[in-house]
Amino acid sequence: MKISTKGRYGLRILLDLALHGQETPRLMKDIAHSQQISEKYISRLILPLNEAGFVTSFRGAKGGLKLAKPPKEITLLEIVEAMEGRIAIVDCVFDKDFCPRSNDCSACKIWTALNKKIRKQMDEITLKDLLKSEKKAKQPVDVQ
Amino acid sequence: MKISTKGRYGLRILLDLALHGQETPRLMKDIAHSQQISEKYISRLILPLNEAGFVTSFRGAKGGLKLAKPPKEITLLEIVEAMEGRIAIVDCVFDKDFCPRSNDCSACKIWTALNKKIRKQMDEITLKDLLKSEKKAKQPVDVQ
DNA sequence: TAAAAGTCAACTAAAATAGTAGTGATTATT
DNA sequence: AATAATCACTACTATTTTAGTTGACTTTTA
Repeated sequence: MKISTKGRYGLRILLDLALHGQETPRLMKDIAHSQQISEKYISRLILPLNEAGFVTSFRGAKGGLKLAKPPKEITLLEIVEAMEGRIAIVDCVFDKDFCPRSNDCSACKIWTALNKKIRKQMDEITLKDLLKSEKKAKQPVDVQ
Repeated sequence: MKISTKGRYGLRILLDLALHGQETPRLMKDIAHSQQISEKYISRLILPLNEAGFVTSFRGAKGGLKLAKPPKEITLLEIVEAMEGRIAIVDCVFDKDFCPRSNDCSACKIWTALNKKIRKQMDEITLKDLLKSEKKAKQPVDVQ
């Protein structure tokens, strides 16, 4: 029951963009430094974030990355699933052929119900929530 | 984000015991057959279930295994954690030394909150719930 | 005394995860 | 047109985790 580093990095990259990439595009290089991930690896992690429509990228000189949506429209579920694929705590949840019992298996029913709840809760947390807690930490006297 | 086979098998073994090991003790051999797991492997999986106090074992002739508690007192969380260790969707949730940022990291806060919710939901599901859905499937005209 | 579980380490195979390396494509600037 | 800046994509490798087997031995009890 672990979120992979891909999922975790995905979240941190988007958070980084939300904090620094609003006006001018943010360089992968800078994200890499600030998040302590190699530039190469970052460039691979960006791919799925791009496909999922979370970031817009600009090539060439003065290029870089920007968040493509407002943070409140990006949920934790979407981020993790973009990075790791659909969350299924056991395979029978979505692949009924995974196990011959799955049609009439009370265990599978329980796993399915639990999976649904977990995904729901992850869908209720957005990048905005992280941003809020981030701002609270950095600027305690913020007036908003 | 997967429950390992250990966790899944643990649940199935206890469910098997709840269904068949109430009067006379149930043989590991029989669990193994009915759950299609090798006898040897079963005997290793039983160990943590024993330690956690879910099963009572009787050695020698006419020995076997019985559930040590009423099903409603065994939760999904306890079972999975007995088999896989404490659930931590990312390591920083319980090990603050895992990452130097963890003290002041909004991501870690989010993961911690989510982890708490997941554990809570798993703690609200008991073996009894599985038993119910099992009985419903097998004896549709059950009067209880 | 045979039938059962307990112990416990060593080992192997397979799969998933994490990360590197190299090369290609695009674009602003000069 | 040249060039430097920048992201895009594919192939590969290393590491770790998971899953399961083997085996040798002990203990308990009807």
